[in-house]
Amino acid sequence: MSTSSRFAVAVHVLTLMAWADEESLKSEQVAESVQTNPVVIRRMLCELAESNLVVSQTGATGGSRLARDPSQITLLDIYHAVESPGVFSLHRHPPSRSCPVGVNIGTVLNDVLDEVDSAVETVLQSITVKDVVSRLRPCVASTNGKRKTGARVQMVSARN
Amino acid sequence: MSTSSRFAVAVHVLTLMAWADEESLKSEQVAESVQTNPVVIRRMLCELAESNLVVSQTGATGGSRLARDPSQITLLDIYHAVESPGVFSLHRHPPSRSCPVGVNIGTVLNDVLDEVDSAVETVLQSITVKDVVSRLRPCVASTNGKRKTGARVQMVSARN
DNA sequence: GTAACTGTAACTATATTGGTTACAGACGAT
DNA sequence: ATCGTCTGTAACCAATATAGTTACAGTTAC
Repeated sequence: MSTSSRFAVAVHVLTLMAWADEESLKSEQVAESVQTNPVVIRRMLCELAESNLVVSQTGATGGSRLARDPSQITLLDIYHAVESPGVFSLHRHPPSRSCPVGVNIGTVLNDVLDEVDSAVETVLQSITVKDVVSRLRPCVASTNGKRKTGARVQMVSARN
Repeated sequence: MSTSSRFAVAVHVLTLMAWADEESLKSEQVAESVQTNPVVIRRMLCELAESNLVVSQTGATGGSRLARDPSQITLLDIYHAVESPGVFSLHRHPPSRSCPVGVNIGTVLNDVLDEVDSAVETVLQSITVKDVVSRLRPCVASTNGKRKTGARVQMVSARN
């Protein structure tokens, strides 16, 4: 549904920074991990900085790091920072005002969509960047194991 | 986030048909209520028919009606019929295979996104087209009341 | 002062959605 | 049987959103 991978990339970026601990990362390093252009990353970092999730420093030896502890950043914070609000949209153009359903469907739909949004936000609020790092660690361990035996680990974007 | 109003329109369409009871509706009537082009509606009706939510008949006196009772059609059915699956997408291009975070973030993200999708589906499964009609009825009553006093009811697409 | 960064503008490419015209095929009415 | 009225569907255009790219001004450590 969502044609955007902004949320996924933003979680990736903040996870990298949590992984790097206190060390600040350059946009080029992040871009290398995400496999995209450094400008794309810097644009996103600006949005994350506006939401006070990261702090960046200009100049030589500059870069970005988390603005606070990974345990204090939820996926909901990230979602709000980089995605436009609402899982679904209403009609582009308002429906007919001379049809009893058309006039009122928006009210009912808004209630429904609010329920959906609340459900999503509850899930995202319950997961922190620290949690993501914790979930990541065993994967990394097993990846390393497989590497030793020569197996290839390829990420498949099953959702796209 | 979602740049698509397909879900909202589909709910609108099926609600109209539930409202019309057994009477079958022509794509032009539906388009009038949704305020769009009949072809847009017919395209959507084809998708809804493929998911066995509506049945259509060609020829003169043709049209479409619900395939089963409104109480037996959930918003989840509609969601599956007209939207691509998954609230969020993963990265467009797979991340770096030489970065421990990049290699494994997809696995962790998939788990998270599955949790999100499950939450959305739980909400949508709990609401039927019949429920939407029930929620709509008091609105229609109050709209009629306001109409009598000359007040204007205008639908505002606050989410767009 | 210089080299190495970030912040940001400007442009392009690509994909999705929605809107429109056009027309073949189905089917009831006469 | 044919005629009018529908659906199903292809083909095309417009609008929008995202991502990728180049370029450059401003900042900072050395």
